[in-house]
Amino acid sequence: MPDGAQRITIYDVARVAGASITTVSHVLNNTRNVRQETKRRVLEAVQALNYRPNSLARALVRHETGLIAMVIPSTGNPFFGELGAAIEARSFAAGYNVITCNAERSVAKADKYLEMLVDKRIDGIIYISSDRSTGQLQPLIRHQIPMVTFDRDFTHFDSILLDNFQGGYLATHHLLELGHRHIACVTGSQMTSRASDRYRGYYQALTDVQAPFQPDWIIAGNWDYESGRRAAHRLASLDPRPTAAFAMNDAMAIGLLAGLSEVGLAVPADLSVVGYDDISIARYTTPPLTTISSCIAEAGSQLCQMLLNRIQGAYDDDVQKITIGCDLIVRGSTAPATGRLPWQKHEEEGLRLPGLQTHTLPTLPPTG
Amino acid sequence: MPDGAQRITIYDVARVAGASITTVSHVLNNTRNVRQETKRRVLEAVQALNYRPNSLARALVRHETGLIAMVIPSTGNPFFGELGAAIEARSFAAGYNVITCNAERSVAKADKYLEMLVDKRIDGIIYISSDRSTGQLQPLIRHQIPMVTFDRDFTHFDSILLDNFQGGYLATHHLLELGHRHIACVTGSQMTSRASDRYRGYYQALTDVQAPFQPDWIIAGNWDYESGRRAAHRLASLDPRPTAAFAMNDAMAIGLLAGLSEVGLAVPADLSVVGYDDISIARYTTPPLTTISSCIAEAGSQLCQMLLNRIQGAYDDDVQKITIGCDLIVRGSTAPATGRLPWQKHEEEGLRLPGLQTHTLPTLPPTG
DNA sequence: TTGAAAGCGCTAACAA
DNA sequence: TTGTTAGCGCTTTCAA
Repeated sequence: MPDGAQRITIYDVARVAGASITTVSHVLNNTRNVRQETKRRVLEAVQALNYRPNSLARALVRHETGLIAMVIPSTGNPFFGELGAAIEARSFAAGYNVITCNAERSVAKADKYLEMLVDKRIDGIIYISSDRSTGQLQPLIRHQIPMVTFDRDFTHFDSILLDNFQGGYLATHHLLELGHRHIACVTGSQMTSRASDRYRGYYQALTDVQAPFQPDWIIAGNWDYESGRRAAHRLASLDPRPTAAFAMNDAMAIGLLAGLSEVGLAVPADLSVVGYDDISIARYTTPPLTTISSCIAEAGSQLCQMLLNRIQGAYDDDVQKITIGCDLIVRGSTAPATGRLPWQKHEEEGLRLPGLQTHTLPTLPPTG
Repeated sequence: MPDGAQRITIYDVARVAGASITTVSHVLNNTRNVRQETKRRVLEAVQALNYRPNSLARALVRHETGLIAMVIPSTGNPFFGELGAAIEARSFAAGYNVITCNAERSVAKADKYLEMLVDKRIDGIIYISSDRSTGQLQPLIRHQIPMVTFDRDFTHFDSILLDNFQGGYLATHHLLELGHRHIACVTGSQMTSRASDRYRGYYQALTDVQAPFQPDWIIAGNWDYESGRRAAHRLASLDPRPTAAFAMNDAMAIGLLAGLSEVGLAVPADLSVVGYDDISIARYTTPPLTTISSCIAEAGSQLCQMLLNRIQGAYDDDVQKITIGCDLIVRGSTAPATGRLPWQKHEEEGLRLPGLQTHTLPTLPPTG
C-alpha cells in the first residue's frame, strides 16, 4: 500500500459503529457473543468503510500467518506445476495461501528462500527441491517450522515418498514382457535418489529375467526435454540400436520422442518408449506416452494435508513417512518387439513379475 | 511456528550483545553508523542465537510486506508456469517473494483470492485471470494496491498487452502463404478478448486475400489439451475437410496433434497446424509446432518490473499500457498445401502481408 | 555514537 | 454483554 493511502483500521470501525475495538474484533472473528444490534452496527460500519482486517497484525499476535510455502526445483517441468496445483487447491480449501519458490535446482537459491521463509514466519514448508543433508536444514529445525518433503527423504521431517524402485522396475518389466531385450535407460541427474532408485528398478528387472545389460545403454539426462532429445541422437548412433528406452521422467520421454522423430525412428515401431510421472500432457503426445503414474494430484493433496496436520500438531513428535505406490499406464508408445527370439517362448508360458530383491548394481555413468 | 517454541526476538539479541534494540535494528538494516566494536558484538549475538528478524513485525510498521501475488487462471497450461517462472525470477532478484493464486478460471475464486491478498497487505498484484469489469476490482482500488495485468485490459490498471490480432493474422497468413485455403480455427473461451482478437486476426487474414470462410471451420475450444483433441475429431468429420488449422494456443494445438493422430490424419501432410504462445514444449512435439511467440520469459520479466516500478511510485498517476509484438515461429507442423489451385499463381508473384484494417466480423459460435 | 519510547493494527486476558 | 489494556516484534523519531 502506497504511503499516502488512507488506512482504515479497526479503530475506525469501532468509532463509526460506536463500539470498542474488542467488540469489533469479536464480531469479525465470531469469537464471543455480541448483541444482535451491536453486531449489525459493526457490520454496517465495516461495509461502509470497506474495512478489511490487517492479517499482518493478526499474525503478529496469533503467531500464525496463514501462509505455507512450496519450494520446487524447476517450473520447466509441468510435473511441479501439476503437483503445485493440487497443493494449492488443498490449502486454499483450508484457508491457506501458498508461496511458490522456484529454486532452479540450485542449493544456494533454495537456501536463500528458506531464509526468507523463516523471516516471514511462514506456517509450514513443502520442500521438493534439491537433495541435501539434513544438516543444512538446521535453521528450520531451530525455528521449529513444520516441513514436509516429497520424494526426498530427510531424517527428521515428514515425507511422502515414491516407490521409485518399483516404478523403474515396472517400466522395464513392461518392456521385457513386450519382448524387448535391448533396453536403454535415460537417467535424471544421478545425484538424486529418484534417479538411482529408478535405475536400480530398471537394473533389477533386467537381472530378474537375465536380460542383457550394456553400460552404453545408460544415457545421462537431467530431467529436461532437451536432455531427452539429445539422448535420442545418442541412442540412434548405438549399434546394435536398443529397441526400447525407459526415460526417468515424462519430460525426457517427450524430448526422446522429438529426437527420435528427428532421426527418422518411429515410435513404437522402431523403438518403444516409456516415461515416468504421467503428467497430463503424456496422453497427448504422438504417440501417447506409456508411463508410470503415482497420481500427482492425489499425492499433492495428501502432501498438503500432511503439512496441515503437522501444523495443527496432530502428529506429536513422531515423524511421518508415507510411501505411495505406482502404476504402469500403457498407451501407444510401447509395442511388442518385432522378430521372434528364443526366449520369447518362455514368455508365452507367462512371465510374471518376479519378487523384488536387492542386487549389487553397476554405478551410473557421469552426467554428459 | 508451533506454540511452545522459543521465540528469539530483537530484545534477546540486544541483551546478549549488551546494546539497545535500536542499535541492533540499525546494524541489521545498515541504517546508521554504529561503532565497529558494537556492531561486532551485535552480529555475534545474532549468530549465537540464530536470530532471524520477524518480517511480519517489520511489515506492520513499514507498511510493506515484500510479497507480491500472481493470480492466474489455470496451472494446467504450461504457459502460466513459464510466465510465473519469469516473474518469480525477476521478483526474487528484487527481494520479493511471490504468492501464486490459481483461480481455476473461476471469477468467484479469483475474488476470494483478491480479498485474501488485500488482507495480507500484499505489496502488489499481477492479475492474469478472468476478464471482468473494472468495477469488480473496486476493493483493490479502495485499498490502493498496485496492480498490473497481462493480456487483459482494465481501464485504471497498468498492463502489458499482447497484440492478439496481429498474432491471429500472422498465423493465418502463414497458412495462406503456404497455399491453404480451407483453414479451420480452434478458439479459446470466446468471452475473452484474447480469443476474439485472435479470431479477428484470423478473419482479417482470410478476407485480405479473399480466401473462403465457413462458420463450421470455427471450432469452439476452451484453451485445454482436451478441447484441442475434440476439435480434431470434429475437423476430421468435415467435408470437405480443411487442410489447415489455427489453434488459439499451444495446448489446444497439442491436443489437436493428438486427436489428428487418433483419426489417422498426418501433420503436416494431411493438415497443417499452427499454435499460439510458443511454450517450451512446442519444439518437442511431433512434429514440432509452428506457433506464434510473444517471448513468454521476456514478457513475464517486463511485467514484474512494471509492477515493481509502480510499487516504487515510479509512474506517478499515469496508467502504463505496453503492447508487445509477436513473431511467427515456423517449425514442422505446417507445410505447403498439396495440389495446385488457380490462386497459387498469384502467390508465386509474392503475396505480402497486407496492411491491417478493422473489418466487421461474423460472431463466434457458442462454446460447444 | 547510542537509547527511550511511541507506535504499526491487531488479539485476548482481565475486569466490569 | 462490553470495554480497558497489555502485548506481538519490530522501526523510527527525538533526545542525549
